[in-house]
Amino acid sequence: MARSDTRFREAYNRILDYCGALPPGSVMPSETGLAEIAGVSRTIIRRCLGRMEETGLLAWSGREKLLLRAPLAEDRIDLLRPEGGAEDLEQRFLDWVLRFDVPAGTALSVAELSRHFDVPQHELKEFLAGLSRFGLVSRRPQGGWMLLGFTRDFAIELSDFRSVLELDAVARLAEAPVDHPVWAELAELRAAHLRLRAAIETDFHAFSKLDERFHQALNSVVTNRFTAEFQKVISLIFHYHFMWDKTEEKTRNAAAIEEHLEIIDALEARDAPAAQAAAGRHLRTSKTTLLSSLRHHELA
Amino acid sequence: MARSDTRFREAYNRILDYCGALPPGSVMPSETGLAEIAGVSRTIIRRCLGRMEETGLLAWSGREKLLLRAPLAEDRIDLLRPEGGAEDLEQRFLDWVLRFDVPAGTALSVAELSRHFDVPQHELKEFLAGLSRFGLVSRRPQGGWMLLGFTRDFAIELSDFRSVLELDAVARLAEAPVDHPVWAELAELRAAHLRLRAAIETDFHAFSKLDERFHQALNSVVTNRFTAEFQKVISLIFHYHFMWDKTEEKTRNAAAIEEHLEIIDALEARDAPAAQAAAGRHLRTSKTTLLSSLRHHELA
DNA sequence: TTTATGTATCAAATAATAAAAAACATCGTG
DNA sequence: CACGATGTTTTTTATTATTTGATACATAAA
Repeated sequence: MARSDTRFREAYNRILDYCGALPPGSVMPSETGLAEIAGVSRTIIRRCLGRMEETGLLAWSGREKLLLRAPLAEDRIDLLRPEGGAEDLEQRFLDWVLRFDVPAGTALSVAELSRHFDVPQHELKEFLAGLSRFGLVSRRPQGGWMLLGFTRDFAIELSDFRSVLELDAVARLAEAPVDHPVWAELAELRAAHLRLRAAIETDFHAFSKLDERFHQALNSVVTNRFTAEFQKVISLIFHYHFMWDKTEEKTRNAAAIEEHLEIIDALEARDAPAAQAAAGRHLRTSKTTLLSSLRHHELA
Repeated sequence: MARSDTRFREAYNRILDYCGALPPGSVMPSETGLAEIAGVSRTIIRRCLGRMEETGLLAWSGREKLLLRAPLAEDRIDLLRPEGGAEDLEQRFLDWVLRFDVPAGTALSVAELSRHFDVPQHELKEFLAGLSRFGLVSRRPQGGWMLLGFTRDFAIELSDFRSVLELDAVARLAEAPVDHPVWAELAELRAAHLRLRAAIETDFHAFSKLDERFHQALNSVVTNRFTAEFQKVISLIFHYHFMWDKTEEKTRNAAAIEEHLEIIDALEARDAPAAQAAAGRHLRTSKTTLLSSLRHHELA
């Protein structure tokens, strides 16, 4: 009927672990000290000590805290929820949207999503509030939320925004110092691209992963929290769409490999204008591909 | 003990308004029709009709709905909360952070903020969740939230991000069609800058508003939801800092006017490279100013 | 057969509440 | 008597429960 005591349970086990490393009969640290060890407040520590006393693990009176015996496995409390996958909610949500092609304008029910993703409602609300900053969802006048993307406009704006960010990344990369780890990664990427080009007839499916790695490498020179936040969303959306769009996949991937190689060539030659031009061409191709994959979806 | 019935109250008054325009004795539209008129669900409409019947405004039985008399001012229900200013929470929150120079790492208490801004707690939680996407706040391990910005790193990254966006805007502007409204706005802005330059000795305070207008004009050619979302935050932060940093204000503003004029000159000449260069210079100045204003704050 | 109303179900907003954190007061000991 | 520890109280947070509102379904009138 109120908040869960997960925090207490976890702390209790952590304190038991700590006691396990202590010889029986030793005096325990102060409440404040234990609080620091377990990373929780004194309130929780006192509850832990209380329970340890009940269990006969501890003789406790005032500031006399004597550990009576080493804690056993049975002494631990088990955590109710086996660590809900509330972590990668973003990944799972976008996956759901793209995989099932949830149309723009769909009403999103927090209750339903909460059940589907096995995440408490209030966490979902916070998550949606965050997404609304990216223009992916918005509040409905009659309450609740609705999905805004994935319209054609959204795809265009996303592509444009991506271009802006990535062209900047390329510009910076061209001026990165020689000892920057990105150069080693680029060399490896070149080799990987050449290998895939040779085996394109059979392995063209492998390109998607390579593409993601390539773009991640380009952006690795930009250490900017705003850019980073967007890249997560951008890369997810682009890659899911490319994965699902099977039209001309082999030709498309072969062409993209050439474009990537052109970018790598220009970068390694430290020819910034050429790199910009090559990256611009590649980003325009990507945009076209994204838009056409949307069109196919709409027709289906 | 649960959600408020504000929605009902507002709808009831709206329905009364609608009835006021109707001659007494007339039959009222269907429930669904009324629902559409009031922008609300049938559930609420039925509650409204029920109340109107009790008040003697309406004879209601099945689908016979006869308006008995014209509604009076006394018939209206008054809304409890006199329209809380929950709208521009973003503005007010950033204002508070910058005005009181809330240091990075400060714990933000939802309860306290809720009282201070007179906004329900859950709205604040959603708001903070949104801000966390911008890296301005984050969750604390022991629960609750903390303010991350305004560190030096944050300022640098924000400035860089702003530069990327705005240089792109300038590039697009240089290629905007002649009939785009931005050209008229730029002409006006040039005149305003010249006027202010002539009166700089006395009116230098007026620059802040002009600066905001200028940057808004530049970005007006980019219609992109992602850019737009950021511009709100960016412009707020920059302008508050400039407003509070009084060191060398006159000299600073005079220099900025020249930089603005250079940009306008290049744009009107459709000289894209020159515009880029001028904008780059100006953005670098802005960044320096922002950073030095932080330093002054830190010393104080 | 269509359109309106009656009814039931489900979701959203928000107050209420247990758990946890933080603040405060008091005590014990070197 | 000062410092650090514990005892106690106050606040705050996470989470549930409850009421209002939205929506889907069933039924009846035109």
